[in-house]
Amino acid sequence: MSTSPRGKRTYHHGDLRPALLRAAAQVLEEQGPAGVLLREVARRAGVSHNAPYRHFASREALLAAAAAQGFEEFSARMQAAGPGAMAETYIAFALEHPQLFRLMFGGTLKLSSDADLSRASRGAYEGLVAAFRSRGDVPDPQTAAAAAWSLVHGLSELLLNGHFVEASAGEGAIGFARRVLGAVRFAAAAPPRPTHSSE
Amino acid sequence: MSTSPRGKRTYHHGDLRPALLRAAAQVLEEQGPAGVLLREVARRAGVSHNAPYRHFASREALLAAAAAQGFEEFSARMQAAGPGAMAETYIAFALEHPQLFRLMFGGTLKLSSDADLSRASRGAYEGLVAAFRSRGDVPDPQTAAAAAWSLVHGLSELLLNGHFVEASAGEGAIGFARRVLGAVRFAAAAPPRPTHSSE
DNA sequence: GGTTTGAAGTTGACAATGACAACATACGAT
DNA sequence: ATCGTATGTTGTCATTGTCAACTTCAAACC
Repeated sequence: MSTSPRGKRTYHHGDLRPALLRAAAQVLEEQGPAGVLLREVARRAGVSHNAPYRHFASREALLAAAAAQGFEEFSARMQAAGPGAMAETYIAFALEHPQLFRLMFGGTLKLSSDADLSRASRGAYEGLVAAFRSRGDVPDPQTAAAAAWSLVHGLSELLLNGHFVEASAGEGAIGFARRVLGAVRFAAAAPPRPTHSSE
Repeated sequence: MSTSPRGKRTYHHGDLRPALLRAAAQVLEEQGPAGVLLREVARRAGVSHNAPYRHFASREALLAAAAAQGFEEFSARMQAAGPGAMAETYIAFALEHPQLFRLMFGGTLKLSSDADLSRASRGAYEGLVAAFRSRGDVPDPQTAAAAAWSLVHGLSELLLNGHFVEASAGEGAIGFARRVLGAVRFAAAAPPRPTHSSE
């Protein structure tokens, strides 16, 4: 298991931190956040049960690092998608990595605890806000961004947890998501003013 | 601790199941779902560490029961609120019982596993759909309901997890929520087809 | 009224886990 | 070549979920 640069077994793994993160990501998707046991991750990385403590202060720190890594991949994909495809990219990410998504947004980790995690999370959000602001056709970009983020996030989570299994019966999750997203328009901030609306 | 009908200590608790659920709810809000330990719950109920097994098959079954109870209270409050105040009631519930809310919608429990939980969850959803349908001014009630549910749910969770701490700086969570909700309109379902569409 | 029976609680045990301490190894600077 | 220190290892401990065997007690039955 401990595949270093060469196949030779060395006392020191040589590349353990990334290996642990890979193993953790694997266990995470298989078993969910609660199944990510420090010892199991160490087992898969081919090291002793205490080796992870050289790279992570605790089980929670390992989970936080995995979540931070998830946020980075998430941010990258969102940025690459561009403003028009962000919603579907968001939902696709959630459906592809359901457990990682739960870990990232489940609220189990406090964002304030881990600096990397906090930064990664904020980066993802600001990327979305910037995209909405650059569109220019929305009166209150910040509010609209918050609404869009909420809508897409809620839709992702409810889909993930099976709350729309029958509602999305014939068309599949993505098709259902498109339909739901299409039913929403963003307007100006003030409630009683029905001005123009954009996609 | 074991306060039965009278204060007298009996070998049999006499009212243990509800007592365990109360204790579990208490620990849940204090420590989060991961902190709900079978032994700790038993401790608070004043019984031995194995007494809970007479009423719940496992730790997960206890959590499922707590979640189901949460869904019932949630449904009741939503129903009592009426169509106009459902969104704020939803968010208020999430803010009042953040950990219970996470347990209910966190996806840790599989809804298919526990019958009561599944039924309670579905009940809450159908109540919302019915409310939207009875309004009558929405072309596609089911899609609109799904969108509204997603929006409000996502907003709740993102608020809970602190992703809007700075965006909602001056006005507080509820005020911010009102502003975000006010920025959204519901329209017909199909984007490319301006005619009416059926579910 | 006395007996019995079974649900509700208890004590005891076991493997697994997260975390700490002490020890071993090997890479890189000197 | 030596030596220090980051990196892994073995050993240990309290805690947890769960299983098994034992107790208590209240209600059903004769």
